[in-house]
Amino acid sequence: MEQILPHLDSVFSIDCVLFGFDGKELKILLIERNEEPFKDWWALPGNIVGPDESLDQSASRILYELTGLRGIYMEQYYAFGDPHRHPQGRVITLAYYALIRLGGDKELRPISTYAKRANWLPITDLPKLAFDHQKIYDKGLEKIKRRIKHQPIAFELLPEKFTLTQLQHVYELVLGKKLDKRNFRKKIVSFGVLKELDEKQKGVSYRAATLYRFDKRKYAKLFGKEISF
Amino acid sequence: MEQILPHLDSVFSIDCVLFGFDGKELKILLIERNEEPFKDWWALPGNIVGPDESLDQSASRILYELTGLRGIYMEQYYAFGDPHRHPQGRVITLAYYALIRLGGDKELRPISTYAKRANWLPITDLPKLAFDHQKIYDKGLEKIKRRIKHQPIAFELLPEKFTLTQLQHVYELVLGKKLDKRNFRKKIVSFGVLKELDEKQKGVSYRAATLYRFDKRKYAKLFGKEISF
DNA sequence: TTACTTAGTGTAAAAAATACACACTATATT
DNA sequence: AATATAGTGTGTATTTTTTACACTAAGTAA
Repeated sequence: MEQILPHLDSVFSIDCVLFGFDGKELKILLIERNEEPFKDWWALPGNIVGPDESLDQSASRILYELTGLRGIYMEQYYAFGDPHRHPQGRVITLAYYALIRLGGDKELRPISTYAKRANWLPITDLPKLAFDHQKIYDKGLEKIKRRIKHQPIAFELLPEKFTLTQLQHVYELVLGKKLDKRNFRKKIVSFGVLKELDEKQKGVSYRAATLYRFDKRKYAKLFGKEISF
Repeated sequence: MEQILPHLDSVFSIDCVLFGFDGKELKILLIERNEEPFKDWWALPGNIVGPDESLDQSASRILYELTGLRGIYMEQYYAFGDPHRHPQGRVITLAYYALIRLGGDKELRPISTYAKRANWLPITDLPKLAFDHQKIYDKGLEKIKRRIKHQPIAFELLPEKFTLTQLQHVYELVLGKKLDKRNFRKKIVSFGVLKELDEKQKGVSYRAATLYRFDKRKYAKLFGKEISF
């Protein structure tokens, strides 16, 4: 019913679960709150949706303000709107996740005002979270677990050039289980969306692995949108 | 960012894609609008979220008000919030879908005030829809296509006792393709979540088929939540 | 009794998933 | 130069799953 537009107090926010991978661990970005309620608690970064922004634009802006990153794959996945989720009033929040390759060059730009600090914390050892943010995170993880099996999102967590072992590592972390090396390589290569490069890994003290690149064009041609990793 | 609660004008609504199955066709419930904007257009039924309702509660209430039905499987699947999706102001809407067995006993209760009438229309022949409702519907169909492959939602569209042919028919309609009878039966029976009854179909002018029932307990024990139809 | 309509059933072939172990190669160490 | 170390890279056999395919059985209607 959309023909009446009553004047209502309702606040609409976006919270982001930013998954980051540094080559070793899967982490998420959390901020330490500097204000009540939940002062000193860790929370998911988020913000209010602006009046003239689309939801996706808003999510991108928030990510940019918090990390300085642009062009990151973000996806809306659920709305949380329990009337009592925020102690001070009704706030409906939309959850987005993003996948980010950490380390290397770029540092996070200092976080905006409302937090003491921001940190990437490993998902294996998360603190208690403010509001219903644990629930939001849980659902986000569940979502990418499902999605990584059918869509090429793993590459978003890796540098442009990566080894098959690194790729397998990402799958293992997200899915939370070990995979067989030979079967994994057989399958992933058989899709034909990886381009084997003439380059090798550098700076390792053992046999250097071959580097690969995800071939977006080929992927789009072959599958449109779907695949089964 | 949830510690500040500015006074903002924003309207938050829920729109429902109600899929119904009458034994023959897959339909959705549409209302014919009686007010501007989009007067005389067909639109998805929806309403404003009340100040003290959870989102799921709100969706259930809206469904009840429109159809008189309770206890229906409903699921939130996406938020639509383009700043210009509603010509008169910012309205963010949450889309829910529901699956409903039509025909038989219950009639729809008369629709509340804001519509001229409501109708179940076959999805194969939908009119132009108001607002961005075509997009909302498209995404909803996509969603149940995906979900019917992994979760036992097909049964929501069928009476409690059903034949395997009816079940196959639902899958074919949702997925939009023909399935092989023998393979379908083999697979669906092999999951062990159907209970074969001692009853047969009645009132048909040909050999009556055996009736089955979906066994929720067994399903829960076997799979928790997942399956692959 | 016959015609009609849908129910119900099995098998063989192909494809996909799984389980499993060792030799190779680059570097670092002595 | 020889050796230790650590991760790379590869093949095959078995099992499971998916696919393709056509006829007989049972009940109703005329």
